[in-house]
Amino acid sequence: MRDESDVSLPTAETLLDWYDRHARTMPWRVPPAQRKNGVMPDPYRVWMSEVMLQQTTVAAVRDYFNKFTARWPRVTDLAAAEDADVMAAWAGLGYYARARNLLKCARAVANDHGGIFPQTYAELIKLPGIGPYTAAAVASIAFDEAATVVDGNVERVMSRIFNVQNPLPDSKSELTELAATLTPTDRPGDYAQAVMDLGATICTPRNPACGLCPWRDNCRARLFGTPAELPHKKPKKAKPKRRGIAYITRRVDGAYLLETRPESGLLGGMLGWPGSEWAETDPLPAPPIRAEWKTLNEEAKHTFTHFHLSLTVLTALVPMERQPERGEFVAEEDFDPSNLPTVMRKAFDLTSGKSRKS
DNA sequence: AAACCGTGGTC
DNA sequence: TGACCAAGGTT
Repeated sequence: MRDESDVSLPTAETLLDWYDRHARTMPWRVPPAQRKNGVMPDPYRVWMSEVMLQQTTVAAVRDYFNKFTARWPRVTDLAAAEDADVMAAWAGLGYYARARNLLKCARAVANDHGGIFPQTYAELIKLPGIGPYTAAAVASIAFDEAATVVDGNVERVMSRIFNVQNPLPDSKSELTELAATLTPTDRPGDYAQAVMDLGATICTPRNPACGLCPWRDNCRARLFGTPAELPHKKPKKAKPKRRGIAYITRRVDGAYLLETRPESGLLGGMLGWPGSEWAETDPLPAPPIRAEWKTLNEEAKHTFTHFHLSLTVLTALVPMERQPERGEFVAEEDFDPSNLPTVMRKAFDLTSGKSRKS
């Protein structure tokens, strides 16, 4: 071959043949053998899994998916759930706007669509929390629409197959167009899952297993470039360091003082310890109740998407009659640290340590 | 359009 | 150990 123009285009048939032999088993997935016998996946479960999988690994999602579908088997069950129960169940999975939009979407399907999921990309993308990726995933996997899914895997595979040098996110639209040229009308759902499986298991970010790739003879980066270096990405901003104070208050009957955070913004709608603002400057004390505070020796360290946080944890024991200025007491038997977002659980975990200073 | 929004695993 | 990474969406 002289140059990239001599390299033949990859075919969906080749990838689907690989997928038929190597598809991974997942709780929300109908295996290709069953799918070819006409077994269709439940759109509710496809949607649920795809929302959970946004920016999240399969390993992290599995238990949450099983928990949610066991507790809320149908979209109408989820639509009828209490907000606080859904947020508590989502705790630890991150990107909590997904949980808020999950509920909004379930209620929209229940109220505006008779409890039946819309079946086209054009209708799905109108729903809360469903963007271009999720609409294409649900439309193709659950309804056999020839929609093109473009996630991080697909971007990586396409950038290598076509040896795209333009960095992300500038190249996003170009990669989307390239991906669309390969999308088949036959078995589009299996094809979508196949490309993502390929990216997850063969065409990995580091050390891609090009020798095992069903598209190895169609990959311009493998034949003429350096696949492991693709896709190029524009540099990201450095994360600043912020600090804050969290107040963990115990009442003598064992209740904990917690507050539900505002609907929007960081950890929106989640339960947490009352505290100061989180800023790059020294935090101003903001005790939620009058008490004698003890400062824990160790700080809770946590990294969010766009900043590092160091949280000073103050604890106190208060009498029954003391009224808080913020938050509400949660009875000991109703308190479960696994219902807290991770940074709040980290702060709580420090209180079980023995050493503290006055 | 760029910023915001979590977490755990990996090297 | 710190930076990168993952089946993105919203504002």
